[in-house]
Amino acid sequence: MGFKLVTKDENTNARVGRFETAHGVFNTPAFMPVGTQAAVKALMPGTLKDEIGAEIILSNAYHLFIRPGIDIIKNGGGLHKFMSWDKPVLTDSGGYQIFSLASFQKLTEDGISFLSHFDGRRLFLSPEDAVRAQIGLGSDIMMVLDQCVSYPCGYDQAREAIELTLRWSRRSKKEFDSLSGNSHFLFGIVQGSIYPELRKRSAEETIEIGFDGYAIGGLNVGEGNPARDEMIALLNKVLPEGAIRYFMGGGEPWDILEAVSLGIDLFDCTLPTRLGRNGTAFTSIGKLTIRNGEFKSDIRPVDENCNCYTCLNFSRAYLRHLFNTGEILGPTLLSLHNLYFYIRFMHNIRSAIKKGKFREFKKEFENKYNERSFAEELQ
RNA sequence: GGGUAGGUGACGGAGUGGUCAAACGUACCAGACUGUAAAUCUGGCGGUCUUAGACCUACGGAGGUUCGAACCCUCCCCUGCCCA
Repeated sequence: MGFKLVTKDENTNARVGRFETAHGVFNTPAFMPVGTQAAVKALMPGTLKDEIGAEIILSNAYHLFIRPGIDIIKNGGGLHKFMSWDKPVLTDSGGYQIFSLASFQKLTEDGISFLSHFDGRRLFLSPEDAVRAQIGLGSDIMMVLDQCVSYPCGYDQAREAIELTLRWSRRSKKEFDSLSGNSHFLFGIVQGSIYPELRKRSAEETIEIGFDGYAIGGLNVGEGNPARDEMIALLNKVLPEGAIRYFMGGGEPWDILEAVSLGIDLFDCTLPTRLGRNGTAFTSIGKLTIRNGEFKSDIRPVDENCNCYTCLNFSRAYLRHLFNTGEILGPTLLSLHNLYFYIRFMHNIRSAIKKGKFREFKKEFENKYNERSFAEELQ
């Protein structure tokens, strides 16, 4: 049980690993789709022509806490049963929600007090509550409750945030150890905005507490790619080589490639589903906005090199029509396509690393994908 | 044939002497979205000029009144409804 390194790339810091949980193994580098999307089910291994699928998905304890409530899921047999997903699940604690719902919340040493965005109730979540909630859900991998600061953030504020996060992390770990058997995992989260010394200190003290994996939080909030990559590079030197490294919330395909080359193993991001819902598709040559008029009578699939259910069955013109008529099937089919794109992308990354060809794979992808206008490609 | 209501930009529909190139909605054309309060949000949408802005063409048609008309008057054309 837990993480094992399988291969390390010779030219970069990329690596292939496997993480074993009570609900099976997932291979890294991995992308975790968000589990509330029905389309995820269709991405289970074996349901697609080429036998690749999501091996782990992510859920959010904060949102499930508010609706439908932890007890409903717990009493109903746990999150896996609730979602009909028998493979690994990672749950986020809600640290990011504290950050993104900031106008409604009050942060104290004890925890976070906030108004439910759903019905306006005042609710309270402590680090211990967050752990108990995730244990109640039956999550395989749980995240500590952390404080994620926005960008830009002053040094002192960032320092206070890592200190609070560290205190909360110790409490989380203590609560976890007293409640959980050995079939669950708890990951710590490194904060520190874009300050190298804070990031380093946050990482070192988090490692000292001792977690089953380490996440990098608080990035992709507006700091820009160079600063982000600098933080990732720095942390991957500090974090133990044998532990899984999770880059929270990112990102675009090329960002994932960069992060993998710096040594990241695990990703999650709302982009494939959110963009899918809003009409943008990832393809092998770039992003495509399906609502645009150029696809009005385009009978080709979204991506001619894709084997997903959407691309095997439907045309751009039909998907555009679904979006333009407000039919929910459009967002569903496009989300499914985008998730498939990410899952296949990660699969290809793992293959490339194993073959010792990751650097070439990365270069080829960037040449093909970056700055490529879709309209040009049509000519 | 008589009466009546009306003809506004792609469509629906405000406006009823100057602040109107014309509200609002839809459609259309783009853009955004990164640990999901997001099937969402933003911008554009008569024409020409590179923008501020300027000019041109516009509210069924033709005349007229007025410093000024989508808005008032006259005639004509068209449409809905009612009565014969």
